[in-house]
Amino acid sequence: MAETVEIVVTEPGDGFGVFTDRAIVAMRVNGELRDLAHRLEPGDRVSAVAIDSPDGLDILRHSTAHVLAQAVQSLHPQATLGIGPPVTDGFYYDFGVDSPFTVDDFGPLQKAMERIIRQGQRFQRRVVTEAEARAELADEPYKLELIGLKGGVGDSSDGESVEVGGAELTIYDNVDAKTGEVYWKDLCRGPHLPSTRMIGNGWALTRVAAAYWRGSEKNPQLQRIYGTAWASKDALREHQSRLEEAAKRDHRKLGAELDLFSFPTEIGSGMSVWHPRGGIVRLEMEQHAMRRNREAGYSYVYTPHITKSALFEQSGHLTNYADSMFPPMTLDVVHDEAGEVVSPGQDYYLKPMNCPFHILIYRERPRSYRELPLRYSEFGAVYRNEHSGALHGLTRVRGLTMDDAHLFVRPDQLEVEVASTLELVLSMLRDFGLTDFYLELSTRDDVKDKWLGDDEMWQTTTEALRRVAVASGLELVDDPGGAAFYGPKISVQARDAIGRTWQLSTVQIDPNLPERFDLEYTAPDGSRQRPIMIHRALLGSMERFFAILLEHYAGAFPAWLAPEQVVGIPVAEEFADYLTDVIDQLRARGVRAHVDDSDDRMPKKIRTHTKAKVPYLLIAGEDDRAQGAVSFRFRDGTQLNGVPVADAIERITGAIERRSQEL
RNA sequence: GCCGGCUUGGCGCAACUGGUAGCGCACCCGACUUGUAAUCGGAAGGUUGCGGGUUCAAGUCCCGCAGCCGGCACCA
Repeated sequence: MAETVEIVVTEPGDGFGVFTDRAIVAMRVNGELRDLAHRLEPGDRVSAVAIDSPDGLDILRHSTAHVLAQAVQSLHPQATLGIGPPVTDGFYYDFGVDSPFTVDDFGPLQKAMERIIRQGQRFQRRVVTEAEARAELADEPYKLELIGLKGGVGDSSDGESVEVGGAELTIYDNVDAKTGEVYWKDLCRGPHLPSTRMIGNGWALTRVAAAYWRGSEKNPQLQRIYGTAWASKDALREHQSRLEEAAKRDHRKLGAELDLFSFPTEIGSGMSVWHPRGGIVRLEMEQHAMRRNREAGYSYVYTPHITKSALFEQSGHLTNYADSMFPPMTLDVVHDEAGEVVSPGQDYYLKPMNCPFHILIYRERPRSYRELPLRYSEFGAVYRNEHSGALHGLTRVRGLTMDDAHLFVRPDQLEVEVASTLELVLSMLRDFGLTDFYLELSTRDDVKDKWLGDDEMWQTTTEALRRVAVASGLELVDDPGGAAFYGPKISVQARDAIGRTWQLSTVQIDPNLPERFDLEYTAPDGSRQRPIMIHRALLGSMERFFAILLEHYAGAFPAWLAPEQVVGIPVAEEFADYLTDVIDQLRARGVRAHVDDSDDRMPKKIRTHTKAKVPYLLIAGEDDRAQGAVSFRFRDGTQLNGVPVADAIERITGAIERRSQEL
């Protein structure tokens, strides 16, 4: 938009003088976002911020949050203010209130907001001293706390900075455009729209929730109201239909509709069972991953689901993650006749990670430098006692199967090995139909005490990862402070069919576990050296990856993954035998196919199997039989009629082999 | 784990301010079956998530628990 055009100011004035277009709601002055009312001096370089630009939408959403807060305090005078920043697609505002809001409060609140918006109140910026701010906001304990924090908070991605992030403390007054009467005020950095009227009607309140004050569970919970706001009613509608589209793809809904998996309450929260139709998809996925891994030089290993506590003590998991491990079961306790404990027995834990087991395989005998790199892979079932509120369909569960691998490498092999691992990962994700990626490099930050290992290790491994990431040619996003405590990692983020991003594979450097387990190999000079480990979760967990694919495809898997690949539908009973012969030929080629010989009539059968998202319906009637052909009907309703049987079989098996959606 | 909401046959839903559960689809049975998203008829199926309580009477009101949903916190 026009935002990029920079104008040099020649006369004193303000943004209203420079920008007359009503769609311009703010401006950048010498790089800083400002209200249009900001005083401009000759020499200032200014550019326009349109309401539908990313900056403009943030401002619109932030201003809408203010209107919400004003409405809340008009209806609930005792409510105190937390923070109210813009977020992706909308905004929220946190309130301290005695009783939580419910959606029933939305009606009155939205009415009050509409009144404020129609009234056309001006947002008026005012610089205040800390003492003035404290006096004016004496009844706002959370705001006072933020004033106290000012200076300590510099991170602009932090919601708090919306209130006090600027160089000076500012209060925005909402004033009557004609009389100047002040209706409401809020501690805020701004900028804001010139007038509440510009919020228009492209907004809605969406949900209520509790949120810990300043993001810590040690703090009280405030009541958060979420809303969405757009530059126009049409943009709002588009946003709402995107949400509806996402809801239709929800893997929990599709999982039940397509009979793929379920979560019987008898088993417990976060534990999935896989029905035959889901099981076959998962089996295809696992077999493909296994084949690719073996071609890339991975070995497959198998390890148990439980272990004595000592293993996780040595690995450090019990000290770091005991809270999210299932509690131990104590075995082999021995009592004497008097009931006294003679032997305390052993604690066994369900495993939350596979790495220590793979390490034990490595350590089973002395290793030569010639053996490295060693690549151990396993579909390892692990159990994590996730908080009940964290559980979510297949994407956050308590029992999961990791497509896990651990590589033991010499330091001189590290970079090459990371590069080939990344290559394998991306290639395999493409096999599954994901094609739009970017990388994230998680590194250590300056926080002391959090990180293990010396600076040199961090520097060399981080640099190696960065070189590999850059060489991939993919977009690279830095994630400072996101590393595990023992080493940096690269993660692959994938965008799905409707533009959502998911963190998938991770490649993580770990010098720590080899240290803890005293792993060694014998170098060419006969000395004992320590290998480095690379943790590589290819698809993450099979459960989560399955869920992501299910949503990506909206249930319409490509033929190689589809639970049922072909269903034969005779036009009438008479043609069932002819079709059965065709379907039998497909089955002989390994295609999952059957003839629907039920009593339903043909259109009903088409409806049934189209809803089940079967990729290929083969239809045969008199015309087809007469010419030794079949007719295709695809999921989108298109047809391909009169295809000779041999052709049809080749095209179907070919599409399956190519892992293609296209025939 | 925290806050709020929800929970009615397999699935999707209905039952006014409390008056003793109804519909569609699916399942089962019967008939029907000629070209691309629902043939017709019939039968069966629920002590309304679980446990307490209030009431002459509870799917509806109250309490506890469980599960799910939306957030927050957490996510090796």
